[in-house]
Amino acid sequence: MATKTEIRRQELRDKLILIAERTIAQKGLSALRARDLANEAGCAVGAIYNVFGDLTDLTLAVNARTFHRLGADVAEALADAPDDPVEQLVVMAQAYHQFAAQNHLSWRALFDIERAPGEAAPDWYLQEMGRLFVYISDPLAVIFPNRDAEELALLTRALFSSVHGIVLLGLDEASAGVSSENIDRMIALILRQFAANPE
Amino acid sequence: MATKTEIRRQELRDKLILIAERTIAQKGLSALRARDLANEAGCAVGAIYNVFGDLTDLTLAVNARTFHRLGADVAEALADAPDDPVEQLVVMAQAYHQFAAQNHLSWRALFDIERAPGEAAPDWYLQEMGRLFVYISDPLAVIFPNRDAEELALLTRALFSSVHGIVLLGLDEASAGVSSENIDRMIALILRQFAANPE
DNA sequence: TCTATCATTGAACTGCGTTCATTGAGATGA
DNA sequence: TCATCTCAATGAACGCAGTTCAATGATAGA
Repeated sequence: MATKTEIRRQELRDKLILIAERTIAQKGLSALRARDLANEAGCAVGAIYNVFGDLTDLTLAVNARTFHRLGADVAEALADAPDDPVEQLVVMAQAYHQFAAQNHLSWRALFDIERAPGEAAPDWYLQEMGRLFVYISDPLAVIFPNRDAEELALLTRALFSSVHGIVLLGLDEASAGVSSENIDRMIALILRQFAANPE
Repeated sequence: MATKTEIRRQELRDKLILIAERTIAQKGLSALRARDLANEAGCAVGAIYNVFGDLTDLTLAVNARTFHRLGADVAEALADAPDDPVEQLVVMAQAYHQFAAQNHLSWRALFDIERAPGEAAPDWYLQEMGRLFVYISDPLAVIFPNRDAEELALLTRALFSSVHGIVLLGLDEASAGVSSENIDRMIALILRQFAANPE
């Protein structure tokens, strides 16, 4: 039962996510304000807390969508990639870069979110992460056929982290950012040099 | 002139930096509070603003010290490193990791600080960064004698960013952190594999 | 239609960084 | 030494966040 109420709550939930998504994309996570949100959604500030525990919960909902779009972009790039496993890694990493560049503030919100100490990341986060890792470990297994599963898992994580670091510091304008072209060159340099002459 | 006052201001400045440094190291940047600071320093809240423009300025002063300690640690590790340039890279990267792990919250504060959009990083930041980059580019030039200066600069930045990414995600407990030993293994994997068989 | 229930509301609360009128200490000249 | 001026130090008050909760109003069942 309680259909009327439940429908309204669901609609408010969706509306808030869309507004928060737009706000974060355009002005960044730090511009997300409860009162502005309520204004735009045409509801009371308190209503937000009927639907989300707090603003962090709302941000997590936005981040889930962002992460999902990111995963889809990488998957699409992989689908169009050549057969060569090294090139697949390069294409995916550059797709990751492109997504981060074109959705900079939303992408930053994935990592800038305040997390209670000791609390684990939500399930969807680990799942999307795992999805990305599989994209990486598959070509890696072809490139390094002699490494065991544990080493491959470590390599996978290491490569993802490396590309993430290159994109993160490259897009950080404050510390003398790097041109988009040079970020792609760094990614290609690292991955090609890394995958050259496997044992 | 104004000796009495200037001395007091300098003493307060130093005292505030020490207190903020301890607070950040023990409880993180987000636990830095103006009123607590004033309490511990035995001064009024307003006094903080006679000495620092705002709390971000104070945090920058703490970060400058942290960054300097980081540079010193890496330099010390390099001094004790073997002659082999690849091993030098590994030793430095693991020193970077060790510093980040042992000074986790202080190290996070280096990057978590809120920066006004469009504002460049302060000079000391770029200088310390450049210092770290020289440590990396020197061994790289030995490993890759055929690359020109621009490529070496890109490689340097790429390697630093990669190691930074590995440490950053590895130390992030929320996303299923990695053991200290495995972080070192990832660093060694990436760097050794990267430097193997240069053209 | 009436009423008990529960969702919704927004003023109020808390806690933060920052400001500024007031206070008081220190420097200067007689 | 004392009077006076200058400017540093003070902390109550301000503005602005997120969040709460007593009062209100809508909903659903009889």
